Amino acid sequence: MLDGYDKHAFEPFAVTVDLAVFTIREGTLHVLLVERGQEPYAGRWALPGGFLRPDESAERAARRELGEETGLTDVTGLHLEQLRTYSEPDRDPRMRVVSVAFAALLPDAPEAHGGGDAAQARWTPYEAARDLAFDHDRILADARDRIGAKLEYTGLATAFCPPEFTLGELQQVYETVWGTALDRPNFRRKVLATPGFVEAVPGAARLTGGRGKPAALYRAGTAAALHPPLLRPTPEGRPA
Amino acid sequence: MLDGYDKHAFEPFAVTVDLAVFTIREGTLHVLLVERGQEPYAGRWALPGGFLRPDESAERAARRELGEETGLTDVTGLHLEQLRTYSEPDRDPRMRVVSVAFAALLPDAPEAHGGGDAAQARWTPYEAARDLAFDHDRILADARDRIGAKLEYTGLATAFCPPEFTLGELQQVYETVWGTALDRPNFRRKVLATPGFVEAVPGAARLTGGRGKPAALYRAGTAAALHPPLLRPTPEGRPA
DNA sequence: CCTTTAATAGTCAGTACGACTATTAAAGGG
DNA sequence: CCCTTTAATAGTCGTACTGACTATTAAAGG
Repeated sequence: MLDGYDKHAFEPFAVTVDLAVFTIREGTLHVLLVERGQEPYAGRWALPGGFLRPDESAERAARRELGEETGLTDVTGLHLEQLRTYSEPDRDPRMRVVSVAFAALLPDAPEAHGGGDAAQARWTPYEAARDLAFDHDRILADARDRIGAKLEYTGLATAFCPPEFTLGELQQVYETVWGTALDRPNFRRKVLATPGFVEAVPGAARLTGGRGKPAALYRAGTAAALHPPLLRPTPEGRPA
Repeated sequence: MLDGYDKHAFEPFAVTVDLAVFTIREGTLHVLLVERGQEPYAGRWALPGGFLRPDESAERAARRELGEETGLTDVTGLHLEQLRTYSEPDRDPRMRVVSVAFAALLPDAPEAHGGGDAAQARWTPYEAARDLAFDHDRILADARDRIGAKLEYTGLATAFCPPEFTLGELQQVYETVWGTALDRPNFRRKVLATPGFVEAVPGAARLTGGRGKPAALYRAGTAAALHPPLLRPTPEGRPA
């Protein structure tokens, strides 16, 4: 890998992290955006992020920046995963910047405020998050695609839920991210038939938020992958 | 993202690409390794890779390095995808290096030779590829996991096959990567029932390599995702 | 020409899934 | 207080899919 670093000149790069942080609010997918304080793209909205420091990994930098720019320091329950790295030479007008992008999911949505380099931070409905700075439109779209796909074959959906949740809340997550309605009894059957997806909270612990029959509570299971997966309804006239 | 680059000092990083290049030879998964010519880890085997140049993306750098270090210039049919970026501060003993790792698949296995910074290059059985330089053991393991998982829900397996292939060859890919035997009639049925996975070569084009009944030829289909997916047999006593 | 090898065809029972209907347990309004 | 509304949970039914097999076909090789 590093062979010949004394033979060929190697160029220094600025390395940043960018975060696509999702949560579900009022049944809608929301993304955390910050308003840029400086050029370029001053006044435009962008994904939170910032420069990597010499002593930290990209993962650590991502958590730090999230706290600094948005005040979200209580990131217990934060699911953070690398999306991919964006390295097109012209993606930043000033200089060569390589950015490691992350996708993150939060259960509830604590209010965010600006800080650090960000003029302000705000939860924005996904559909309204357009015309972002740099290539952030692309990063955001990639992140959303990835989340949607991972809901099918991992237990990732529980990362949108509080530690204890009802199957109705879990179904809401799927419906919101996929943008489709799901049959409730069938959803329930599949989730419970998938070992390691959720586990019932032992005590007759039931709790209601609102109207109907109180729902049983579940916790996230331990399974990394879902077998069988919870496939998205076939969009068009797919096979079946 | 880049807010405040004039407020906070930002550190320059060396950025490299590392490649886990897989092929199937004699029914075994092989990885392309290069022998390091210099310290650190001189004489040790490593994944091919090298420094990013100021005018190229990580993807371009990956293709270039593959050619330089291994002589694999005819990379038609090369499937290349980003794996993830490794950025632990101590992953290189000399300096701070952030590496964008790629997984690549090749149909046949043209012989590789050293070149550029690599003393030599060699196709190595995956099982024998241990004790690599830097954190390349980890990268290699991550790449293999990813490939195995993607075989389930994408048509990625065709990237290991020549442009036209038999279903037997395709099945070999699955069996090799997953390390499990599959029932031939059932495999056939599932592949053909999955729209967009493969398409029959129209002419009564059949061709034989060896003994038995000649097999029909297929080409890779256009589907990005497999619906339904081709799930791996459940390892232990999984549900079903 | 007969054996071996591999591809392809077909069968059958168990299971998963989508589309529904039915029941239960709470909240809320009159 | 009762009756309506709402949501959770239970159960049904027919189709599609899957895994485990058996059978047939078409070549190569001695």
